[in-house]
Amino acid sequence: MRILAAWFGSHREPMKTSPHIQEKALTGAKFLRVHRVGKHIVCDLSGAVPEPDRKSAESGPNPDLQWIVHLGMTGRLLVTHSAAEVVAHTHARLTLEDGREIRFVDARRFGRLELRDLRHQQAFQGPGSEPLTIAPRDFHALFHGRKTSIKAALLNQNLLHGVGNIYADESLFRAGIRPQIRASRLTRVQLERLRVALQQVLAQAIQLGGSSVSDYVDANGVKGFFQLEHRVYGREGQPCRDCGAAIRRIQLAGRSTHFCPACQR
DNA sequence: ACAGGCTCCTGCAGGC
DNA sequence: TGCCTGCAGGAGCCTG
Repeated sequence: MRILAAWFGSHREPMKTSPHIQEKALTGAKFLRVHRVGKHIVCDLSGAVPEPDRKSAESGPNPDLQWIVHLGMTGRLLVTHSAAEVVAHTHARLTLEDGREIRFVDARRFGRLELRDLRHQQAFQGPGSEPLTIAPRDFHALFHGRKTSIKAALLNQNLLHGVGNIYADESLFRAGIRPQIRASRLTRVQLERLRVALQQVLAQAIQLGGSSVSDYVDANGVKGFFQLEHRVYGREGQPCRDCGAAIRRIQLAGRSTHFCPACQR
């Protein structure tokens, strides 16, 4: 699918690459593949101008561009008809050859748009490890000697990418671990429980379409349902579903943190 | 090197 | 009814 035109409305944030460069590079480029790296959506593209030294077409076109979208808190990547009403906070529009448009909408501007030219830059990998596939040994090694709280460590994208505030709280609850505990003090058994819990939480959240806490919707405008599975997040004062104790909320690592004082030790 | 705090931004909820 | 304040969060930046 080819991009006929690219329009970037905002000329400051939320751009990581200048809007002018993105408009120019994306116009005429062709989508090859869209995949996920942590919290980033990575679009592999072949550029508009063929490179003389590009490998022959035998093995299919190789991507030479990547458009990387981070949704932040409130960012949305929508697929619409090009005639559809342009809602407020639309920062980018890509017009496709079939008459549809890909639109990036982000009220709070916490999202980020970046373009990589793979002829000069490395493909986007993300800084941390992928929590869904990380091996036990590698997972344990991440927290070895780390003096910060396990909650803060889970949120550190340089260690694990893709773990946000909700999923950190939910996986710590399922593993029975208190968020304030120093990461380095966790035993191997606890860390393994945490790794398994984190993978279960993330897999279930992905399956249910994410957590629609306020106005989150996916590319088709569909809400997620993982919020119905929350055991601690957003449940301050309510009884724990396992033991009945009141869920507590504290500030940790600058984020609201929810836990059950009885189940998590 | 690492840890923690501040900042960005806007919609929404709650209080007066 | 309407205004004002505070809160939510990811990640980059700054400070200790």
